[in-house]
Amino acid sequence: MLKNYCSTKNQFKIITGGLEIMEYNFREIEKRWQEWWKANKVYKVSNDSPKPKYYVLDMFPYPSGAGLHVGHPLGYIASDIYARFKRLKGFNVLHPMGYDAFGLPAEQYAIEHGIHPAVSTEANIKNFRSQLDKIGFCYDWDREVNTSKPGYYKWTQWIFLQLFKSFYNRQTKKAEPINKLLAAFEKEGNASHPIPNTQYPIISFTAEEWKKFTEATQQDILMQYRLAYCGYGEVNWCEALGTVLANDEVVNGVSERGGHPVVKKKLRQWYLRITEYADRLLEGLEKVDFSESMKEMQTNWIGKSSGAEISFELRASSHENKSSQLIANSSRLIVYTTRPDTIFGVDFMVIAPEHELVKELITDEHKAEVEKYLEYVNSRSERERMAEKKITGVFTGSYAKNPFNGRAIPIWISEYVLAGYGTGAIMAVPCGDQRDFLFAKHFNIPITNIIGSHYNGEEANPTKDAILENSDFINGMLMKDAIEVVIKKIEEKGIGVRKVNYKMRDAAFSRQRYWGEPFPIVWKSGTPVPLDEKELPLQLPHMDELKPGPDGEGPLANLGEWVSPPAFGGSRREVNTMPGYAGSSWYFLRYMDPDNEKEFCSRKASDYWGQVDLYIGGTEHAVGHLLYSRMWTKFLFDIGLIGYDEPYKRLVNQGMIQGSSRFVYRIFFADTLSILKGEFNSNHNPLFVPVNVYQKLTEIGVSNTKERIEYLKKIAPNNSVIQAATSSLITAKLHVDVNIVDGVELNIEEFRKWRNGEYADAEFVLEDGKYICGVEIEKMSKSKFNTVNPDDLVYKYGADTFRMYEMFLGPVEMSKPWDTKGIEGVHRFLKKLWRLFYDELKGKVWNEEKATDAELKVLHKTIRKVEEDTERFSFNTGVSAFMICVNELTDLKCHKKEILEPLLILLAPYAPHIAEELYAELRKAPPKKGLGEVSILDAAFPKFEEKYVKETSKTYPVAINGKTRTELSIALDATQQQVEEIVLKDPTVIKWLEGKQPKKIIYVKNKMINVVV
RNA sequence: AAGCCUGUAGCCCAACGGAAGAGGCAAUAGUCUUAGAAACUAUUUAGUGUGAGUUCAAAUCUCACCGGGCUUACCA
Repeated sequence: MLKNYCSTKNQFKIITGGLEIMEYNFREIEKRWQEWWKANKVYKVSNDSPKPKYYVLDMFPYPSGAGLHVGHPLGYIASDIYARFKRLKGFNVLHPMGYDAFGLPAEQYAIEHGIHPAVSTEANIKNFRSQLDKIGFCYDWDREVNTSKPGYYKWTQWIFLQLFKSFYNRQTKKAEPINKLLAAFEKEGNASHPIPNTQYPIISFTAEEWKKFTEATQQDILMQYRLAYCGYGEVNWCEALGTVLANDEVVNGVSERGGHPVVKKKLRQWYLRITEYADRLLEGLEKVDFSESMKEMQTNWIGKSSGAEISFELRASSHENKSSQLIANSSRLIVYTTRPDTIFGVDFMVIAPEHELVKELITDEHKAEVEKYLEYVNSRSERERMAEKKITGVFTGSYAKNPFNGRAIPIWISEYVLAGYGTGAIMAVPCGDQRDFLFAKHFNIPITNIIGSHYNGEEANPTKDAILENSDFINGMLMKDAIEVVIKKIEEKGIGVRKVNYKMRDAAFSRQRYWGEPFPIVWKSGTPVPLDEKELPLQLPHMDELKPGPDGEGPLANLGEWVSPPAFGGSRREVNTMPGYAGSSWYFLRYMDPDNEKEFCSRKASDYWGQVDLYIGGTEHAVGHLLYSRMWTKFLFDIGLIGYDEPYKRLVNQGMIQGSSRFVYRIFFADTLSILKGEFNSNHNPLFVPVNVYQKLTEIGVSNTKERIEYLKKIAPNNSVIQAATSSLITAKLHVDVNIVDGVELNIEEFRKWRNGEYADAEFVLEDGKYICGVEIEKMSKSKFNTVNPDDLVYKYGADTFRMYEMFLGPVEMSKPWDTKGIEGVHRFLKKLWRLFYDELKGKVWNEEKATDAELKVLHKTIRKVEEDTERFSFNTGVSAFMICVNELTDLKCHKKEILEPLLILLAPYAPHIAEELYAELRKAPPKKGLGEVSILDAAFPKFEEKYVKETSKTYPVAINGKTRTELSIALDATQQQVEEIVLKDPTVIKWLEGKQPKKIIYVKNKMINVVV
């Protein structure tokens, strides 16, 4: 006996004898088809196909313990629809899914829950997978990747080694083997390959010098060139997480994950020399189809600027003749500026507190003051510096000499100049730069005006369009033009060079953590030696306890045996692990050839699948993941392992689904102090007022306690607690679980049970017997009790309804709030569709009659609309096109297979289960009997035919001077002249013309007619 | 503070130079039901945030302002 599957009660009629279910029983249908798809491996994709290829990729998830909420699958559904659509259109579609399982959050989660990351990750993946499966995605799970599996990270380690063994040849603008560099050094020193690290003590060397260097020095120099290198640097150190973080993992001076404080610290770290790729990462943006905002974010992150580095002589006094001795002959102050044209407006210099010349520049009389200032700066965390912007600084006592007019320029120290950017020193031009201006005003430094009336003395003006004044040899020149002139002059005089600068830093590539790829590196007397590639993967050893190692090292340092086995003779393994973005930088390639044990991905596979045609994911990866994976792709291209240097041809960012939070408003009759102290002991049950009462109370104002209480007494005459109230009143706004609110009406019974009965004794002030909650749109989050679980919705309405409703909410790229209420409408649509095939009482109603013109017109209108909308990612309007179609077919009482079958194929990408079911029924081949060849997945997408929708005439709106006055039915192929004749004969038009001659008659075919008088 | 996106019936959204409404939710009425729910049928609702401009014609293009979102925030 069949049970009632549907939550909406007695729905099913059972035809006795055939045991045929006449109502839309989505739960049974979806389960059956999902099993059938799985058993028949219908989503398995071959690398060998005569069809054209298409690659649709989702950003693979980090499997968090919290599970999915309705916001997560949005992008997956969109890509799934598109992948299915492309398959119907005859493409061999690669649409895989996997897990970004390594990384800090996984480890943090594991530690907090006392479970080993391998175990918790495994469990989270399992949960994740079961949630995904319910939605009916067409992933080829045989290609699943998991970044934490040795079979996968073997190749992450392998690519790292290739990076380690390569350098960026600036002449050929691509990565090349480090051996080539070595050969060049032996032949000609580093004349053709300047050291990328300009801070390095050795700048240039000849072949002879190179040969005389010790092995260690040679290795150290090579390290300055490697694309994956180890060096000391200022890193973002997060004490709470016990690790360094990449720049994009630090937000506002705290860690992106967890919000822990981050400080700058000098540590030995691995880096990726991504800065060498800065220009190509910028240029590549022109060849890809990303949104403008995405390109802009990446461009800003790379932060390319051009200008000059100018070197200034230093003096310990402002007087040219007297004590004009150079501070130290070799020391010069080098500043970076994008505006060399303002060189005569430089009124002071500012260097960062961390600048290496600070000690040299302090004169005796300023020593005490400077030291006090440095101490103050040190006491301030990164966070404080960012949060409160105070103008602070101190004069060093020293001066720089303007190379053009010899003017002595005082050198200051201030924290507004960052050590990490440019040279850590600036030339300050207060008339042109607002920060410099404020600094000058604050410390009473006289301001030189070089831009005449463009400067008003009130604020700086950063214009480039002023005519220069007080500027020696560039007087009278337009600023824009002077930039080039000054750079040339500087280079001529040998006091500076043209310079391009980037905000982007080399990417910190090591983490003092356990849950990541171990580095295939062994340290032998201070030199890192790569493991033989045959030894890969270097497996991550098991650890029971994940405590940080000594000296800020990661947990692996605690494993003595592993770090330095006896056979190593004192050498130690690298104990850092790679960051989360290592594995995700190349995963799109592994899907193409997931089981390859000899290569990360065969050239044959990567040539066949090529670039990802469509990549879908959130904006949050704009600068992290996307830049790193673009760099890795360029690198793999450079060394000839793949045939393209951009991974993603087209990128679509799905918008965020926001939560719609619900609030209840509690009131207390007590004073704030006693509540804060915890002394308050309610002598009555928790009391709640509805949203408009709360709003009214807010309107009255917190201070008007008397009025507020009087108001309450008036609206709740029967509430004894309120009537007895005398003391002060406090209101509290509390999030309430959206799942126990129907629209805005609180389900009081559920509320009393909520949170283990915390509000079991709650009392309410009701309006018409209802408690109305407040509503606010916020980020969807567990802590706000506004998350909605897809599992519940799939259970209640089915996967097809859920998929379509997610799409129906609005454009994929837009952020929008979730509102479960509307899902009923989509569900009704599917039921209505079902009724085109089956009648509740009569059973099968579809037939094989010949379709009428009107029916064919409805079908072909829909084909055109759905095809267009799907192609341009307008899924919301696509869903609505289906609704219109079904409404119209219902009105026409059309139950014809000739119409319904193509309609099902159109619908299959959106609602695959119901489409399969009905398609199988039309084909008389129920899947229960295992007739796999009738699957709708490989049906041919219906062909739109113009002839069915073609009209011969149209009723045109006729406007006089833009205002519609009448309508005229005119043949579609009418010429301008014919139209003019018809229009001018029309009585309404004649009336409105009032005898005047029309100036012009505008006739837009198939649109409208406008008569201009 | 800047850049990008966005603002259409009570709500979510269509229309993207050519008659503002396709669709859904909600609301109201009816059919069916012992009743409720569900289902079905029908009906109602805006002149496009504000102000200017371009055009024969503007929700659509331009500019300014106001509100919402996202991103980056001392980058010399």
